[in-house]
Amino acid sequence: MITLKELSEKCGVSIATISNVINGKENVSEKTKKRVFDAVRETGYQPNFMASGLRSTKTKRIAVIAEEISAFSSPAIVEGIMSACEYAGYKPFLQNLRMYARNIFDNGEKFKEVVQDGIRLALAIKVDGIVFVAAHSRKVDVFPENLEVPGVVCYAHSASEKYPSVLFNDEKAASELVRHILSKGYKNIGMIMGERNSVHTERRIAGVRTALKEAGIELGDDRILFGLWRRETGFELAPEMIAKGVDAIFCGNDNIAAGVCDYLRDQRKVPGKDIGVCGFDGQEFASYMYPKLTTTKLPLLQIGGKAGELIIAQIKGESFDKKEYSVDCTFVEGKTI
Amino acid sequence: MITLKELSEKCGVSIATISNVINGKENVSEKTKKRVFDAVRETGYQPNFMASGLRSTKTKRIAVIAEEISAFSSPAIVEGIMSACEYAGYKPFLQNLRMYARNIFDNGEKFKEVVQDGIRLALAIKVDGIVFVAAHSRKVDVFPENLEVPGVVCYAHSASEKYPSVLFNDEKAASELVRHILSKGYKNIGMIMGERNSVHTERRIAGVRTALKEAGIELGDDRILFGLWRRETGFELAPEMIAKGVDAIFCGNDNIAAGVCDYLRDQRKVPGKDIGVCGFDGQEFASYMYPKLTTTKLPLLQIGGKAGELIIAQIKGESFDKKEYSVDCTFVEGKTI
DNA sequence: CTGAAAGCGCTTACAG
DNA sequence: CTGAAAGCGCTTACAG
Repeated sequence: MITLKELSEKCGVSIATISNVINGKENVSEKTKKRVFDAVRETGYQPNFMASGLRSTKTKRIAVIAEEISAFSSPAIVEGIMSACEYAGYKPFLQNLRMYARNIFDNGEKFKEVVQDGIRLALAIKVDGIVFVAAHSRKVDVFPENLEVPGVVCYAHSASEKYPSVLFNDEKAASELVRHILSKGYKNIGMIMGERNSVHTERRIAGVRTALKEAGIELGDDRILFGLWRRETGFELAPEMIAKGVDAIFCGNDNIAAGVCDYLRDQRKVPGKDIGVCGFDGQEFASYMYPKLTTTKLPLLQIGGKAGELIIAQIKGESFDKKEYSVDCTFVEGKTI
Repeated sequence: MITLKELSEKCGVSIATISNVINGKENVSEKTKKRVFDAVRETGYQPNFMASGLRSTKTKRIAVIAEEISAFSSPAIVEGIMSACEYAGYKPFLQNLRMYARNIFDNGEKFKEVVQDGIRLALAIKVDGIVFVAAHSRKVDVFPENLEVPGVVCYAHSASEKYPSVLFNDEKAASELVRHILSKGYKNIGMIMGERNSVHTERRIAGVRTALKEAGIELGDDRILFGLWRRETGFELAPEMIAKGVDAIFCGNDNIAAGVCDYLRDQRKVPGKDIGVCGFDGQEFASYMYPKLTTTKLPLLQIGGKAGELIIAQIKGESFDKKEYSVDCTFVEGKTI
């Protein structure tokens, strides 16, 4: 790689002036400018990033740290962030913490260590800001209080006041789904959810109850079953729920809904005819199910986009006005309810 | 951030020696080592990456440049690469070229420019090697002949002899599928493929023909229909194919197969009963279809893993023995054929 | 408008 | 075994 010094010899302009030209400083004659640009073009000169990074501060680079890029929600969020960054002239770099593969979600110590390493590395390549993308919602404490650049948390609640979070509105989406269910004439609703002590579980149940209450219906605790956020949970808990005499099952996510449909099929029953089923998340596969699953689509692109805007605004010195930003989901009408 | 100099003052050891200790050089007394490590721990000293990068060459960092992280194949390939890198003690950084969002797949000039930018940036943050992850197979010319670090191409054919490619074996997988189809008693096979001038199309047809020939069956050109790699293509071309009197449809990918199933359902026919259908790719949604789709699963993790091994071997000075590495797909038995 | 010089925080021979 | 010194390729006051 050719250096400033060589370029200087080539075009007979001092390295200081060349540096000024390249960095768009004022007070350089058109003539020298031209000489420099010609030489740059001719030689294909590229500034050494390490050297300039050692001296200057802002790099127009943003780090995106994803807990797990294989999580269904992550690619779209990342895409949203990157799109916003690029629009603003920032270059995003992605790190994948690979929490699933390393199996460290539930390990507090290791988790902290891995996250810290990621942040350290991001700081090492000199970024102007860091966006953290969680793989599932919960309260996360990822950024140290004295982080030297702005930080934003996506898809989880930031533990610290210093770093805002961007999430979606579980409660509202759940209410909307229930209103649709009721409008179809279903009256006797049960829920099959993922883990009990999850923010999502809690909020979605609250949303369901709100909408039911509007219609004068009370949802008893016995009408809510808990398992994992998986297809198998739907399959395994469906018989128990059906035995309660429900006519529609609100599932905690699309995977659980698919499991419920699996069970219904095994029983020679058709989802949406014999019993109503809805999911949550709006994953790609939901539209490939037969019948097509009724669900609600997470605003992943928008979450990423908002996070990108937030980080850039902060880099530019603006402050954020809310601690948590919440984006709405979109109802997806299928044939299962 | 605390610097070497401050650390030096703190523990009374010269910066040169501290540097040696931190970088694990021999010939340092245990006593000084301890003093240095204690001071490092106490102060939380972190070497300035820019400064060290400016001086040394190897960084144990690898760039992964993905054409499009939203492509269904990319996350798993990237995961495979990262896993291999981490195993070997290398830290991967991911760039997303966002070809879809920017709509530059078919734009030769812009494509080249964007790829070049990506490589430049990777070189700028000083990586020891670059892995390129294509979003779909074709011949790609991404690395310049004089790239200063090793390069590997995933999921596409590298145009240059200098950079090996890692792909999967379309032909073999297609033959395997056809042997399964024949074993189920189907005799009259038709194909609905994606774009005609695609490497995948060509190879899969070749694989189908090979297996059919083994059974003494000739596949006429009129039994192959072309469209796009999309669900709509399956839906739109299914009637034409069925009119030819086939009893099984080999689809170019899972999306097309889903479209064919959509059509059959509309006609009150059941895939796997009234007519056989198989896909290709083994996407997640295939297992959510009803009936479950028979297909073949792309070895994405393995492709990434192999690419990771290849890049690391080259960094360590070893050379590769093949220009193209091909990994086998895995047959996925469903209920549609 | 232009350039000589200091300095960013490290690593790397090299002298002792 | 330890440290003084040069130098990596830039940027940034500052003098002219």
